[in-house]
Amino acid sequence: MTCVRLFSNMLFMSDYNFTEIEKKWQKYWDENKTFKITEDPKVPKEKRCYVLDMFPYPSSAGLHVGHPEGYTATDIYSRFLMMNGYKVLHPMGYDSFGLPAENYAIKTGTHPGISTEENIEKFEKQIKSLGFCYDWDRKVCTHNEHYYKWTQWIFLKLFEQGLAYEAETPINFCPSCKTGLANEEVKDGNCERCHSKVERKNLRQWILKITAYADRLLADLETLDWSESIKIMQRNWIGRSEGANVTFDLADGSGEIEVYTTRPDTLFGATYMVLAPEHPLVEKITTSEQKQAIEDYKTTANSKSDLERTELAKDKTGVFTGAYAINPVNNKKVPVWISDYILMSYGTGAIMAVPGHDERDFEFAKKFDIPIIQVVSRDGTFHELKEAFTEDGVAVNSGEFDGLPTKEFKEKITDWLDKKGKGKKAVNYKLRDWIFSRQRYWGEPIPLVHCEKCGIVAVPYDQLPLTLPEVKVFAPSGTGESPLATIDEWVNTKCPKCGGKGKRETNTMPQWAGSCWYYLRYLDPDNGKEFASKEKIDYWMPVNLYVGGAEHAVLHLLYARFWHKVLYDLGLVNTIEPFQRLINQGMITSFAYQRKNGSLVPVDEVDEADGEKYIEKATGEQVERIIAKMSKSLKNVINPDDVVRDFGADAMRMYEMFMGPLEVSKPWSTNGIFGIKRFLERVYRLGEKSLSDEKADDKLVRLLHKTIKKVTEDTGSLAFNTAIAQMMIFTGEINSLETLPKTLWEPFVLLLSPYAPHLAEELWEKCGNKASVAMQKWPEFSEELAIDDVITLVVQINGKVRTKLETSRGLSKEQLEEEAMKAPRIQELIEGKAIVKIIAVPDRLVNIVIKG
RNA sequence: GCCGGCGUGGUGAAAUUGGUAGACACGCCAGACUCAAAAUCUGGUGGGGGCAACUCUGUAUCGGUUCAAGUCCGAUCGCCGGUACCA
Repeated sequence: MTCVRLFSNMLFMSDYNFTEIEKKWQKYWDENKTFKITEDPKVPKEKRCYVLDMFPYPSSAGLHVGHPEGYTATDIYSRFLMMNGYKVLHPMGYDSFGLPAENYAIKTGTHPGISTEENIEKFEKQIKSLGFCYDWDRKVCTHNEHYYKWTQWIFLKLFEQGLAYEAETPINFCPSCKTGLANEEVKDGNCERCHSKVERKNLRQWILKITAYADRLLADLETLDWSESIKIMQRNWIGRSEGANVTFDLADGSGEIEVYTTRPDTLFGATYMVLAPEHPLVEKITTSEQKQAIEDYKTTANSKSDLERTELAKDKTGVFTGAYAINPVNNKKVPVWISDYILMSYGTGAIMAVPGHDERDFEFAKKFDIPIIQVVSRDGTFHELKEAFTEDGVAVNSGEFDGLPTKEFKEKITDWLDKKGKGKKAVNYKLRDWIFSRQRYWGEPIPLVHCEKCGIVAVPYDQLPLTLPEVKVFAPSGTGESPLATIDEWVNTKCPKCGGKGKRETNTMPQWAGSCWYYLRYLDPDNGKEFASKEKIDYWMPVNLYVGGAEHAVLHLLYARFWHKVLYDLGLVNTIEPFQRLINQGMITSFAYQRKNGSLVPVDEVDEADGEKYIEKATGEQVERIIAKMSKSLKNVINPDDVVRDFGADAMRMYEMFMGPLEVSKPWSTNGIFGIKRFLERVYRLGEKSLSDEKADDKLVRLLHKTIKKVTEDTGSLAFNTAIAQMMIFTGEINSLETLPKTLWEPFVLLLSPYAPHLAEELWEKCGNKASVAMQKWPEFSEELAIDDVITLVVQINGKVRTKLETSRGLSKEQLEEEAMKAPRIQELIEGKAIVKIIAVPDRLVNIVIKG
């Protein structure tokens, strides 16, 4: 019985053995180096395209379903371009320096190099299992010394340009990662990577002067083809503001205080001043009576982390220094306070406080009973200020300037101050310089030597790469120094300049360093003389399309742009920006369940009842299905390996593209992939049918051309979901044919090939053609055949659809009206009514407006 | 709080940019094939009413512009992302 049953099952079962097909073609591409790309000067610039993915950090967790989303998108696009006659550079590599490997080393003693290599191998196997058309000969790994030699080289260029400086300043320190962090790496007061609470700590740091490029980083955003939201995020991060620096003399004549304000027009309303607690003037100006109070305040402020400072933001605190300053516009004496709501790192670290027109100052003034003076009014009259009025308006209470609108007043008063030598126009940025050192082992050593005589000396270029020494202990020293500091034979060196005693810099670079320029190394990965040759840079740059997650909106994209601009200024690259077009793929989320009280329930603890209700097994309580990020705790993580094993790489690729638009986040549903699997099986079965040289039915020819048009346009604009839908429509229509006309089938296989490359290769071969399908010419369509000659004309009465008519395309408005009026249904409905007007939209609809 | 983005069937989503709302797919229902099931194929499927032809209603909510609104404008609510004393 079982035998017979098995046999009959076999007969009807689909023969689509994706595992075998996919293995076969991956081997073929690999062995034939199908996607190896070389620079051919005969190919004109406009037919070259650089399509780049954000390279992954090779984590031990392996590939996440989010990775293949972007990779598939660029893969389809690259293959599409190749078939359209483009030279496409499409590389892949690994951002392989990073903390997780080092933390793993601390735990297990495994050298991070070893675990990293293992992870890379695993990643690569997973990436290759999806059949992407990368030119693997161009692979780069940032931890490879032939790569980081050039990271160090570029760092030295920055150093030479005066863009790297050493400073001992309070920095963000992650007690868990035991390292300093850049401002961008702190999220809500927590470490971006491990989420521990960030502390303030004084450490000697290398810092890159990214602020020197703030204006260009801002201005050049205009030249980029990026989504507006990412541009806005970068603009906000750079945070440019215009205002004035204004000088207030101290009342006792002992000096002056410079403040930055964006509202110089409110100077007449300044009733006090505030210095940041760390401001150097504080010590000088504090009177003896206030000394103790000021010292106490400084101590508490200093012990607070930035997070605590903001957490306690609801209640303003501060102490009077005892000193007074003179307001330059009216010579009034104003008290000088200190408060931690003023940050030393922004502007001049000091403000003039205008409580009438600034919320923070208002709050402070209320608490400490400082006078509030209105100097701006919406309509020029006085009101009692119940809260700060921060909008623009008309000046009042401002002496000779009364009546001036805010904007004009700003200019006038700035000029006035300038003439009196009391102020100057000024621009400020929220962007801070980039803290570039990490007290860690697994990163690029900073190639500098501290010499007793010569100071800081760069390691000569011919001695690069400065490689990482072997260590036995990976844990940071705990004193804030990197593990490298414990290796005397490495640290103690000769000064490259004077030959005297020198000590190597023991900080390493942050992970972002390697990713700041990797797109350039792909151009010329084996070059031992330069990071990339000028010819190759000219050949390919800029990156035409860059696809990756939005989580890098500020960090990576800002840093890489900064480095690129430095290289540009040195004449080493040919474009002011590295990434011309940027697309952020949406996150792939997953389903989870939520109890009425808002707590989340893992997916394996919930049953589905009647296909719509969800019941928590343990309690029988009904829960709601929600969309959540994939997480181990919710047990809703999808492993790409499982998907490839169960459905195949082609199905995985196509499903991820079919889920919805590339840019939006969307939930993974394993049910959804069945539809794609069925589609691919149907395509496979179609390929089993015999091919004929007969002419195809006219209707099907039209459908084919329509399909080519839709797939061509949608693939070109990265609208993969609708392109797939059109291919589904096509297969649905040809499914019932006994034999397939070659002229119908072959173009379809070509259309499918960027999406499901393995299956398409197989089908192409079955048609009797030679591989590779990826090297074929993209099918063309005829505009004329791509549109239906018969259209459905919608006839509306007062905007409501009343009937639909089949008419031929291209009728004039008059003809349309005539057709519409002839329709019996319409005749009936307009009987005895007055026609007000008729709107005819060619090839679409006729709307008859009637009355009565 | 501020700055972005988004709210369309039971579900993922389409909609030529102001012109047939729900393409395509999942799920569900029915039918064909089968002893039966699976697979496959065919048809149906926003909601309400009607035997039917039809009809009313429907794109978060309310209002507006228009012959015509998912699309434009105004207000409100909700979700997501960014940011947070930046003077």
